[in-house]
Amino acid sequence: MPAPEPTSLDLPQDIFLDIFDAAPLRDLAPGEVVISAGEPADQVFNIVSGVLRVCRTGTDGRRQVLSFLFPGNFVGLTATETYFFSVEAVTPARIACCPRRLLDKRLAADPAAERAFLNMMLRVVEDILDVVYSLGQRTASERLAVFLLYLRHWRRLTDNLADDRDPRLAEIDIPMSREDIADFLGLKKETVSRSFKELEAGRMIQRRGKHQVRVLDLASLRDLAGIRDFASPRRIAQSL
Amino acid sequence: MPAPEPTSLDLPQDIFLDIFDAAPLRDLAPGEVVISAGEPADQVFNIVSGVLRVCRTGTDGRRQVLSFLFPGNFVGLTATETYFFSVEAVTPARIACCPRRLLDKRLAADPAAERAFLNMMLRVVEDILDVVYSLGQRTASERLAVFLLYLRHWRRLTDNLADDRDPRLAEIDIPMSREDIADFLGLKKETVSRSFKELEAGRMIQRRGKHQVRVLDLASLRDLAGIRDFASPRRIAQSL
DNA sequence: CGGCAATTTGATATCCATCAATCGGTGTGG
DNA sequence: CCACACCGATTGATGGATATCAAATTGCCG
Repeated sequence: MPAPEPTSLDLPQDIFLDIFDAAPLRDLAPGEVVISAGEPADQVFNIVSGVLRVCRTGTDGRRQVLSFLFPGNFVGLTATETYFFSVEAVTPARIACCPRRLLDKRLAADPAAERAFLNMMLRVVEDILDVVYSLGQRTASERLAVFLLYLRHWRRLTDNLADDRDPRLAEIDIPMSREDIADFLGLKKETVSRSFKELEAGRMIQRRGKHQVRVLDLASLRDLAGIRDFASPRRIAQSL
Repeated sequence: MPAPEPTSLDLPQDIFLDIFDAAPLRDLAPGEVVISAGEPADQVFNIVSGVLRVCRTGTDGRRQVLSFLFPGNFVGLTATETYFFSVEAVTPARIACCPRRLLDKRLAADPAAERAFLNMMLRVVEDILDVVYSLGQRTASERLAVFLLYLRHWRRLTDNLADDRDPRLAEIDIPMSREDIADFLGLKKETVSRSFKELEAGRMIQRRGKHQVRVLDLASLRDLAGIRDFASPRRIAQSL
């Protein structure tokens, strides 16, 4: 069977992001807070570099990481007057900040931009529904497999690696802590550790320090993750 | 695609729904399939009456109910060319069917309609993120408490009961099977049964047959559900 | 009234959480 | 340069919540 052509990784044109072209930048240290839940939702952000996390923390302290944010990602628009989530830097990061009403004006003035924004929202919904399926139906190590492929996917996008078999993609960087991963996957940090061990025992990955793994058997990893059951591969073919 | 909020109680109308004014109706028997995953996504739907479920089923048979759909809800738009979920009737139901390009034209022609649609998408995202928090952080009986309040909320909207303390709201109808509930909450049907028993033992509810419960202690139920940690109450104050 | 399917209930198994050391890297100061 | 301390990660032992397997029971529909 012939190898697939390296697919070009053109991101969908999120043209509304041009509101950030002249926006002020802000540099963040790890752990620094960008958005606190409950604040007035009057700003929107675009990630320039680094990794952030979006969290919801219950009154009893339970925390769910709703999403990690990577370069190019947009965050901040809500249907309500206030944010209902927090956003914090995981790594040193740089973000562009823009008043919400500038986005409103941009979308109101340009149907194409509004259409692009709507399209992004549809993609966001599909991605979250993948997360819902994982949390509801998958086991601990299946969730971790999905997560590793998700990191690999973002590495591929940010480094713009067209070829899925690019050797650089064998190394997956894991910028966040085990606890961040646990709170994203609905697990505890000890379970995340044990799941890493399990994937290593199954010779799918090899741990290289705390913040990197080498993928030994991508096919098995994809199989365990059940990547065929995902919505995203329809959009981002071969990318997971 | 999951439940938007039709807004009988307060919020601005989802004006784009007028595309369904002249749309053909379709009556559904319980279990009847409206959308099959993988089909071309060329139609959109509006629920007129009854309850439907949105599912994703893995290749190994695991099923996640992504959302239930109630009267006024919209479903069918995707970022991809094909649906990545299935939609089936839970109860006898009636839906309005509209070609997707009609929605596209409506949104393209009227910025106000597009704005309304975008707003619905934002509400959808917030609702799904509530589900993510539940699946990731809550216990079985907490999830069930959330679910019962969610059904109560929909009863309130569809029957247009302005007063949160309306005595009719003491009875919650449960149109779907225990298995549907289980697949929505990321549990098994036996666990759902046991969680019902637990809420009953805690004198929060009283089971009245398989498809109805009486709420005995709304405050405790809300407390168990941790309703303060939700995004939705900000939009639909006091409604949960 | 009878039969079937859904639900409930019961007994046991599994997976993940919890609690408790230990390990290992990183940075600091002697 | 090395000893030490610290913090996140790993590993180990145990417990608890939910899944699984297996009856009873309910209630619904003919």
